[in-house]
Amino acid sequence: MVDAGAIVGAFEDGGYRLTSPRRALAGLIADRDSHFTAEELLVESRRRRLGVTRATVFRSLDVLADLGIVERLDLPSGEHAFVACEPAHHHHVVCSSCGRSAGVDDHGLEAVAAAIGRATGYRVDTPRLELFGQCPACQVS
Amino acid sequence: MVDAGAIVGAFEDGGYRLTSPRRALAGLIADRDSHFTAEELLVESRRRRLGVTRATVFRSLDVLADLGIVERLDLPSGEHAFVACEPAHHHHVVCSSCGRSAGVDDHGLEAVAAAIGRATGYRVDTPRLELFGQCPACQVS
DNA sequence: ATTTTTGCAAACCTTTTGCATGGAA
DNA sequence: TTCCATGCAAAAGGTTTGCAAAAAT
Repeated sequence: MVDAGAIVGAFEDGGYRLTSPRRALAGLIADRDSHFTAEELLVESRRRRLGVTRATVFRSLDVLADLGIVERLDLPSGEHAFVACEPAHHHHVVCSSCGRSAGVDDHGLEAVAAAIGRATGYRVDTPRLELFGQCPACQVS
Repeated sequence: MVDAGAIVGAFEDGGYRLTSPRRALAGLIADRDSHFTAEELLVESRRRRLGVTRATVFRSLDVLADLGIVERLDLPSGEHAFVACEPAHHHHVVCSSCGRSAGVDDHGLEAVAAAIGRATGYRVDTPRLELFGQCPACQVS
């Protein structure tokens, strides 16, 4: 979904140092084709003997979320997870069954947010849409 | 925002027994004019000597979320919170500053969700929109 | 009488923090 | 050489659980 190089590049562009744990995490995240939790990255990092510790996983995810490379998600199950973002897509549809996610284009969402702002008087800061559903593959099975 | 009676009624309609902790919680939730956390309900229940324990707060919020009377929210700060829902409003705008929330009507959201479903192939189950922004009062100050 | 709900307290799990060490720029 | 990032391990939160007692139907 998202290239490891893009993640590494984001660290650099953001003025963060390029360390080997960060490179390792970039690889782990790039390998995911759906959402993932901090714990999953930690387990996978141990399995591959990458030597990234728990604290570093959390600290790095935090940085990447700030940089807009990953987005925090709250699954219907209540779990905290992340998805790697392609910059063009600000919103996601997440499959309730398998967790695979797809970035989605605007499709009128900004307009809806604006209408809601008008109706309620709120100044809407960060329209963030999380849709949950069944992905094509899971609809079949 | 939501009447305590409505919450009590929801317990009954859902086939749950009417206990005094549940009545007490209905009152506490009805008194809130913005989102609230489990911890806040617990503290308030202690302050008023209502004798509702931690486990009961969580268990009841769980039931109420199933019943659709409250909705789980994830604030921008990362906190887990709840809002009481008016059945007509399926979505909320939450103020990032004060936490006050407003229910919002459709405003074309369902249509957008449908368009997204078409574009991605996902069967969208539970369109859930959480918008964050500044409420009118907080925009002034 | 039967079944659900509660209280209590401990267990659990995820996330965060402090501080000394190690590594990037 | 200077600062940032890491590891470690402990602490901190928030949420859940097991079980016996209490309450609702």
